[in-house]
Amino acid sequence: MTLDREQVLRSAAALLTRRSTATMDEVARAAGIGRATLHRHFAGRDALVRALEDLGIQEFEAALDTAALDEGTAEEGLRRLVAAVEPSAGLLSFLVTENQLFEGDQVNEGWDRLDARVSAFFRRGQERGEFRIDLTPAWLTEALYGLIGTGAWAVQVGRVAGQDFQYMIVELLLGGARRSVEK
Amino acid sequence: MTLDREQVLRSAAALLTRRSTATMDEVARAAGIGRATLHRHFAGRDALVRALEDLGIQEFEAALDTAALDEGTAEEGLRRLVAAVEPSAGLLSFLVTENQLFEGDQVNEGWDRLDARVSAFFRRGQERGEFRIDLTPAWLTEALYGLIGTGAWAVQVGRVAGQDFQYMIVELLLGGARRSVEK
DNA sequence: AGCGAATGAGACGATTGCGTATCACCTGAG
DNA sequence: CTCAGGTGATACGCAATCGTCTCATTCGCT
Repeated sequence: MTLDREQVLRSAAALLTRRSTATMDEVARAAGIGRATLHRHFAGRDALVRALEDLGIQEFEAALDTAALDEGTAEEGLRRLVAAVEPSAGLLSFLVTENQLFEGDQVNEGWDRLDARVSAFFRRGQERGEFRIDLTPAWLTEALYGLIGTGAWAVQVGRVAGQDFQYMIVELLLGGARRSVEK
Repeated sequence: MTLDREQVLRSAAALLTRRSTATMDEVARAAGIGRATLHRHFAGRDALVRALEDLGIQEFEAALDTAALDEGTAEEGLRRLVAAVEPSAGLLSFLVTENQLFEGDQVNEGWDRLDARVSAFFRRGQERGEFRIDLTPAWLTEALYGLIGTGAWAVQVGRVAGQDFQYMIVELLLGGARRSVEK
């Protein structure tokens, strides 16, 4: 009965997303294993969160690769990115709100890499005339993260249908709520 | 030296926004009072969080009143709302992420009231032809909350200038990132 | 100045969760 | 079948934090 490390991380992410103060015991139970086994694979709570962080970074990076942001229009790239990141949305929203990760001096450099890639994408979109230039790439990047997290939350509590996740995020981020004169 | 209850709540909100696991002692120190005094005014951690919740709801409700959402265009109303809510943005972002508040059966009915008012505002905007109808009022409401929280965070960590807070949020929420043909 | 209320500092027990160790059980490979 | 490794259950000590209490001090009001 080899332990499925990734599945443990997934269930931990799902639980911690809902209640970030969950006990190690609860995390173990949620994964269907004993607390002792959980401790054998993750030295402690910190190590568990770090492993989740690594997983989240890795998945987001993979989503960026999958999205091939530079192919076609920026809009198409963004749609592909949101689609690719949807399975990881819950995990990412947990990590973003786990600001404990960002107060130590040992910040995972992966976030900087991701920020740089996303920010550069928005900047290129601006240079190509597809995106407004009065909204900074840094803000668009943060807003994308925020909307992904909000979307994951809204779906989880049932305020938005799961199948609308991508559409709601991309349409709001790209077009906004205002009704255009022509569309 | 009568205790300034509201100031205590403000500093608590500021601290807890940055680190939601802060100790009661840290909360007290941040407010410049002793832990004993903090306990005299708030029976415990729960009571403190509940007081913060009440304060946040009250302030948001006041912001909704101030904004006079029904006067002028929906866009003007939204701008006034974001402006009015800016001072409370940190507190609100803390409360929104404190999902511990929403798992008990004793959910503060204030949130429903607020959701209803904001949601109704977006719905009226749709009916008047100002807002798109393919984005549900519930989603626009959640997105507004999310962007306010993201904006507060971005300003706090220095990724967005404080003076751009309102502009970034309203412009993104209304117009989106896409560059219009005419603008 | 005097007095009552409020505060700060510290101590205390209780609770909680963590990390480790132990032991019995199960499973799969040889 | 045998055995080594992994697992679950349980127990134990430890540290952190909470909530309460006490007591001396300070503040504000008269």
